Amino acid sequence: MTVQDALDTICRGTDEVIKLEELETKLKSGKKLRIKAGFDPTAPDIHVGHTVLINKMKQFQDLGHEVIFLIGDFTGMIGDPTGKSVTRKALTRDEVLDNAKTYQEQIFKILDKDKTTVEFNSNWFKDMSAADMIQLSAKYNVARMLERDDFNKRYKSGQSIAIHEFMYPLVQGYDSVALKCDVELGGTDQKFNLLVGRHLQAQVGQDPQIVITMPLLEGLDGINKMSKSLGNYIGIEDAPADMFGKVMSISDELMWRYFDLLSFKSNQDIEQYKTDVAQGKNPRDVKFDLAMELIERFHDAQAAEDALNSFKAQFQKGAIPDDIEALTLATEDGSMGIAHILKNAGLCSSTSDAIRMVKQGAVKINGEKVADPKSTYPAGTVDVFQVGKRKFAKITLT
RNA sequence: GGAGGGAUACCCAAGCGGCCAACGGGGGCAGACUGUAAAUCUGCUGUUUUUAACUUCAGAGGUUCGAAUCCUCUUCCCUCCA
Repeated sequence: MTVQDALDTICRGTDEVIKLEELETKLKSGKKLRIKAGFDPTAPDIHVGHTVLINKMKQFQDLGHEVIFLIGDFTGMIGDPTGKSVTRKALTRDEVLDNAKTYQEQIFKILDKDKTTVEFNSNWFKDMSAADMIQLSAKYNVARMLERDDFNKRYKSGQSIAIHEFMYPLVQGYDSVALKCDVELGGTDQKFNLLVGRHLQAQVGQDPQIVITMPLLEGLDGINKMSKSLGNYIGIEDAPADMFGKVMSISDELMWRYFDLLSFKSNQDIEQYKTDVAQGKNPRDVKFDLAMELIERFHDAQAAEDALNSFKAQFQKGAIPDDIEALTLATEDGSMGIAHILKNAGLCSSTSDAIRMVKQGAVKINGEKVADPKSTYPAGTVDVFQVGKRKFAKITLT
């Protein structure tokens, strides 16, 4: 692979590379580069949006460089200044280690465990003296610190900025010094902090790191950032069928974005897909491949195959899926109305909702549409109840 | 400390004594068309024993035959003055 190929791979999907020329020089040197990405030990439950960064690490790893997964257990105690969440619950040592462990289990679905270095920044900060810390803070000044966008806004609008918040970028920057990083990866929101690392490294005579920022991935709606609270995410622990469905539900436009940021297919392969679609290939089939790739990564090839087949059966042929939840409901007087069945089975949120669904023609029993919201079913009934295209339950009445 | 404005369903936002379970928009859900895409059209979007009843409009009281709408107090937010 040529240096140019490596550059193309590295730059794919990035928001910014500072500076590209320096990166090229480093790559040309043939040296094994040290790549760092830092993670907060607070949120071990990750979705594919979080993996954008990890994917970039993986690409570096595949190019033969050394990847350092840095757990910010010390920084976590400071809390990244956001202005809003002033107080963050301090984690105990055990919680941090616990979260770190979960984190690793998840990231090693992407990264090669044997080629990944895991570090904790408390390693070099726990023994630092107050004097050392003040020395560190002497290496940066307030005017530059206030250039950071959120500090700037808060300062101008008269909102409080605590002194310790200034320490966060310095501490994070010092990690790069301690690790002698060649490259640091982060989200676009981390740009300032990453640049502080460059500055500090230059101060101590190190070759400043290349800063690569990755965009935040859009969620399934294609508009908002992927986040758990908005419910527009693909969790890496999602069941294969869910992952498949979620990928299929994204728009064609968004699909290319997901390819750039989530797929490990080569740039050439992706170009080929685009050409094929331009020439009339159904984008749906390209989306199939994306869904399969993700399921293979987070589950396995067999699961991906199964998910594809059951998707085709369920949505293209209208078949009832095989692995639906089975449950038993007890009737009070030998029979139960449709609305209660749906509510009790959790297929609808309330009986009112259930009645509405029936009226709208969304309810089916064994594939047959139910028209009457008052219809009742006797004990002994064993049928597959369905609401909409996606919700199923095999219900036994007793 | 003083003056004023505001708090309505998931979000924005109308309503300012009865026609209000509450206009409109967004989002969401469902149906049609499809490729679980986009666009478009339609319906729904408090609960229940569902042609009707019940509980909602920051909270607590009050006025009234009747209150989201008027009055009092409380809590929270915003603007201006000190």
